[in-house]
Amino acid sequence: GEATIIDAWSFTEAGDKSLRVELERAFNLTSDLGLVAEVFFTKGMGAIRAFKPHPFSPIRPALAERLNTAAEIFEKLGACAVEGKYDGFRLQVHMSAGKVEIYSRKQERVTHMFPDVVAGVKKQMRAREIIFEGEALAYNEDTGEFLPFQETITRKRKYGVSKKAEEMPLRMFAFELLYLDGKDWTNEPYHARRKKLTEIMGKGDVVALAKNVIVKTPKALQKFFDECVSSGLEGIVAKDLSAPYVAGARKFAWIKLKRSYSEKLADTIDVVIVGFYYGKGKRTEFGLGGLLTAVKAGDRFRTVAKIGTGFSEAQMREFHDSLSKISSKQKPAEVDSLLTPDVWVKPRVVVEVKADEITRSPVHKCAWKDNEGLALRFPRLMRVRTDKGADDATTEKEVVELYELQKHASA
DNA sequence: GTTGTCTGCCCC
DNA sequence: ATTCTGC
DNA sequence: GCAGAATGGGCAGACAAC
Repeated sequence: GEATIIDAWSFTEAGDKSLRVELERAFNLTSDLGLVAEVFFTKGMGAIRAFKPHPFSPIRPALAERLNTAAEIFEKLGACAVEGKYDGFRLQVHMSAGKVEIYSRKQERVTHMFPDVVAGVKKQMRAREIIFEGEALAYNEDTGEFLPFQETITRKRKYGVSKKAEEMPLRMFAFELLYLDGKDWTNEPYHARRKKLTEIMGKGDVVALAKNVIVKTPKALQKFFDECVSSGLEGIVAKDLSAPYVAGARKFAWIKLKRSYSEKLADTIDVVIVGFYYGKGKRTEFGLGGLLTAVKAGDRFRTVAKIGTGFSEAQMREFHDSLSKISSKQKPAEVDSLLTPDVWVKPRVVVEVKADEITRSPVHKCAWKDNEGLALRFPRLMRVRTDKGADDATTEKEVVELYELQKHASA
């Protein structure tokens, strides 16, 4: 990928990879290999070192590492900043000379999808030139409640955007300042970036600052996390107060903690395997790439998720061997499924699965009604329940109850 | 015109 | 998105 | 630790089939 190309450029001048870090930084600040090449080969390393972001070249976003508990995060960062984690689109907003462009996490230009955000930015941000980031999501104006990601994502569209924006306005929660009026803020420490961002935020209905606090004890971190979760957020992102904004990298300067990482708050259910897929690439050699799983409804088994992650290579081999022995030429009569796995399996083997939440599904048959069922979001394998048989699996009714519980949890 | 199936430098 | 693995 | 490669649900859109 880009790394190889950048290494090659480094060799042309230095004879080794020594220039890689600085060249990479320039690339991460503009996402533009051509521009970096032009500057490097015409002006040299001096100009590369002086490189800074500029409006309308998207910066490759910084990403967060993850840990499982507030205590672990505090051990790593000590006193730190903590922000609420909102479940929507990550947007990078650029404004200059009265013009606004918006870029996605993958540096796609998505301005046309967010006319309401564009208007809000123009109205609210007290800056001539700015690059900042935040999370945009749908909210209910009357109750002030956040809408599920499934609602927010309907904004990702080409047609009927303004109608959608009227029906379902977005709110953007800003959390990072990267550039302001000619100055590169990515090298400034977090606390300075946040302070400046706070200063230039004007009043309005569209852009707001992301919930944020500075904690000095693990206990305070835990408390803020609990508050965020009970107010309907996904979790938190903790940030090193003195770290710069590291474009294009997943670093421990940012650490996320989600509701689902905790054993207590995660949705963990026991599902029955009803089929498997052969898999692609490296997984071909194990003979298994994923599982089709179901919950129990009386004497029927209704699909609720495919599982494609969480197993080791050895486990994939074991599944392939053991499941092949109970395979079925056709879909077993007691299984309800719209999906067809490569191999059907008699519903015998129970596995424990973790998920972030339960969503409405167009393809899974669990609790199917009016052309819609229920599915697991981000399903992953935890372990095989050798102690359980198909009769002991989680029931469809229990999944419905979890779904109802989760709907009211964020109220 | 309607319905079904598949895809996406896709969003998470 | 999550997770595992080779480096 | 990091980067890469497997995989998940599900949306709007594109296109084929009817």
